[in-house]
Amino acid sequence: MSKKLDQATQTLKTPRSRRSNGNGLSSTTIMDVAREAGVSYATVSRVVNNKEYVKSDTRERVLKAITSLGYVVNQQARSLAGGRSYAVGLLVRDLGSSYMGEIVKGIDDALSAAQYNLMLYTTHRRKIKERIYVNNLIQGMTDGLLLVLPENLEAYLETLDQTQFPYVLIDHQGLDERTPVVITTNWQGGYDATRYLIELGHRRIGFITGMMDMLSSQDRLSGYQAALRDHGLPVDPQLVYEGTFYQPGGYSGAQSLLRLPEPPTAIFASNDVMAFGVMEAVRDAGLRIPSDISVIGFDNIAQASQVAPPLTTVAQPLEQLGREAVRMLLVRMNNPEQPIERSILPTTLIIRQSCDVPRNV
Amino acid sequence: MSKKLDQATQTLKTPRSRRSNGNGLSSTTIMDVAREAGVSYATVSRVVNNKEYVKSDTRERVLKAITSLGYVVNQQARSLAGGRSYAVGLLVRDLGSSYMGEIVKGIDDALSAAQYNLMLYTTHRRKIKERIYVNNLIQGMTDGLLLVLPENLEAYLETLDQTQFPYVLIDHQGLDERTPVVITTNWQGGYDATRYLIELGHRRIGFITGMMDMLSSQDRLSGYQAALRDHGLPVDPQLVYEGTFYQPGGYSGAQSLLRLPEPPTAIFASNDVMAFGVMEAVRDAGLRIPSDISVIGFDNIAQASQVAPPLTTVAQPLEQLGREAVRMLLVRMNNPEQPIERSILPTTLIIRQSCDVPRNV
DNA sequence: TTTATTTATGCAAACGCTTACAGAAAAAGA
DNA sequence: TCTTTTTCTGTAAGCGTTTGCATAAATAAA
Repeated sequence: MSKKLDQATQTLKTPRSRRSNGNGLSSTTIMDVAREAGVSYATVSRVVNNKEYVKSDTRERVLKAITSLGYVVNQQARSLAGGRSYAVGLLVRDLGSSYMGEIVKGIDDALSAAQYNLMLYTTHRRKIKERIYVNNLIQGMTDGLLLVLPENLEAYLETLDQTQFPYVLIDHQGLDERTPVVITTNWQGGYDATRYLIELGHRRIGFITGMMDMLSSQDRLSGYQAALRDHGLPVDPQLVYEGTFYQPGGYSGAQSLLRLPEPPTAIFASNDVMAFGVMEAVRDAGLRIPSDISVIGFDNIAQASQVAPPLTTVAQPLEQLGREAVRMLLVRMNNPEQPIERSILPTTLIIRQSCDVPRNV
Repeated sequence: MSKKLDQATQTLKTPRSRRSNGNGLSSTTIMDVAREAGVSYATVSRVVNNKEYVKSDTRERVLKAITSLGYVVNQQARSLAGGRSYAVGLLVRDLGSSYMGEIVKGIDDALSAAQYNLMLYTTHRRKIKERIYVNNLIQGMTDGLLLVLPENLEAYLETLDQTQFPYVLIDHQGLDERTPVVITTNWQGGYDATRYLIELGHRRIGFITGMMDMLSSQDRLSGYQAALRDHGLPVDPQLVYEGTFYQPGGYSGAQSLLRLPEPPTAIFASNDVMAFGVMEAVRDAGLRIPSDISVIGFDNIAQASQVAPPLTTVAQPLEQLGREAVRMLLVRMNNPEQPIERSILPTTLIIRQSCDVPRNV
C-alpha cells in the first residue's frame, strides 16, 4: 500500500480515442499494468520479457497485476519497437492431404511451445503467389519462414539469402548444400521397400513414381533401382510408370502394369495415396492383395493402417519433420551466425499385410 | 522539379539503429518513399490507403516511387496506428482432411483477394487451447475470427460477443439464432439421399451417424428418419449405427449392419470417409457395390469421385462455405451495426455409381 | 563510516504508420 | 478583382511496446 505510487504520477496523455482494438472493449496496456502494480511501464516490460535486474517482489507484484487485469502484450507494438513479430510464415501448396496435415501439426506444436504465431500462406500451385508472399513476409510480417515443398524456389531463394532472412525448407533438397533443409532418407526408403519385396521372393516389381520434377521422387526411384541392381535383378523400364502423387495416378499406373505381357507380382507406389489407387485397380482386375499382388506405399499416412488389408509402407516421420524444421528455424532466427544445418530424418519400413510371397515361385 | 521540396526539410531524426527488420537489409519506409517522391509522408499514406483528396499527378509520382523502391507497408505499424491488423484468425481442429482443406481453400482465396493475412490456430482437440487462442486473438492480433467446427464454444463465445469482436462460425449452428454462422442444409441432405435410395426401391436402409455431439450429425439423422417416415417405412433403430466421422467407424458400422438377421440393402454413411470404410467392409464381406449393397456418402470430397465405383454422395459446398464465411466476416468487421446474418448453403445429391436398385425386389 | 560496485527502476526516444487539424493552393462565386 | 468554398498537402500527436541512458537504491569493499 504505502509503496504504491500516487496514481497521478503517471497520467496518460489524453489519447486520441481510448484505443479499442477495432471493436468493443478497450484493451489493457502495459500502462494499466504499471499503474496497478505501482511501477513504471519499463519495469512491466522487463517482467514480461523475463529480463534480469528486476527485484523478485516487484516482479511478483507486476505478475499479479497482469493476471488480475488479464493483460496480453500487443504483438504489433512489440514488433514495431523490438523488431520481432513473434510470428513465423508457413508457405504450403494446399492443406487437403494428411501429408500436409501431419507436417503442419508438428510445426504448429513446436511453434506454439515457443510462443510463436503462425501465418499461413497457401499457393494452390499458382507460381506467382509464392514470390509475392515471400516479399511480403520478409517485410517484417514474420521473423522466419517455413516452406513445405516449395515449387519455384529459384524465383525467391536468392532474395531470402540476400536479406539474410531465416528460413527452412521442408521435404525439399534446396538448390545446393548451403540451403537449410529438413528431408528424409528417400533413397534409403525406396531401397528398403524394394529389398523387402525382393527378399519375399519377388522378381518383377512394378514402380509408380511421384512427380518427377521433385528430387524426392527421383531419389525413391534410384533407391528402387539400386536395390534391384544390388540383388542382380534387371532394371526393366517397362516396370516403371510415371505417376503424380495423386490417387488416379496409382490406379492407372497399376492398370497399365497389370496389362503388361509379363506383369509384376508386386507394385511399389511412391506414396500411400497412389498405393490406394493401386489397390483399387488390383481389385477391379479381380486379383487379391497380397496373395496375387503385393502392394507397398510410401509416407505412412494415418489411412494406411485403416485400409484393408493394412498397407505395408515406408514411414516418413512427417510430424517430426515439422518439429525439426521449427527447431532449426528458431536456431537460425536467434543465432544467424550459426552454420547452416541440413537435417535428414530416417524413414522406416512398416510391415503390415499388403505384401506376401509371390504366388508362382 | 521546382515543386520538389528541399531534401533537407524532412530529415529523419537519427534512428536508434537504422531498422533492419530483425535480419539483413533495412526496409524502406514511408519516409523513404516520401523523400523519393518529394511529398510528405502523410501524402504517401493517403496514396497507399486510397484516400480521396490527392492530386492525380501527386498520386502517380508516389506510386512510381513505391514501385521503384519496392516499398511494402509495415502491417504492424499500420495496425498500431490505425487499429486494424489486416489479419484474420482461423481456428480449426486439424488440417489433415480434405474436408478442412477445401474449406480453408475457400477462406484463403477470399481473404487474399481482400488483402488480408491468415493466422492459423490448430487446437488438435485440446479444449484449453481454444480459449487461450481466442483471448490472444481478440487482443488485437487479428481483426476477426473464423471458427471451423469449434468444440467448446460456450467457453468463449460470450467473451467474443461481449467485446463485440467480429467472428463467424463455419459448419456449426452456434448457441442460438443470434450467432453468425455459415452452415449447409444437413437435414435436407440426409432427406434427399434417403429418398433417393427409397425411390430406387430400398426398404431397409442402414445409417451410420457422425459424432452425435455435433448438430450437423443430428440433422443428417433426422433427415434420414423423416424421409423414411414420409414414405411409410419403419424407423428401425437397429439400422442406425453411431459412427465417428473417421474411416474405421464406417468399416465397423457396416460390419455390424451386415451381420443383422435382416441386413440393409443400402448403407448411408454420414460422411464420405466413413463411406469408404463401408465400401471396404462390404467388399471384405464378399459383396459387391452397388449390385449387392448400395452405398451413399456425405460431403463429396475429391476422393469420392476417384474410388471404384465412384461414390454417390451429398455434396457440401465446402470451398464456398469458406468463401461465404469470409464475406460475412468482412461485412461484420467493416460494419458492426449490420444485423447478424446466418447463411445456409444448399447441399446437392451427386449421383454416381455406388447405388442401384436393390437385388431382391 | 565512506566510496566503489552492482542491482533496480524510471524517463524518454524510437519503431513506421494513421489521422485530426491547420494552412496553402486551386477553383468557384460575386 | 476579391471572397468564399473546395481540394490538396504538411505538421504533429499518438498507437503500445522495447531499450539506451541516467539515476536511485542496495550491497560490497575499503
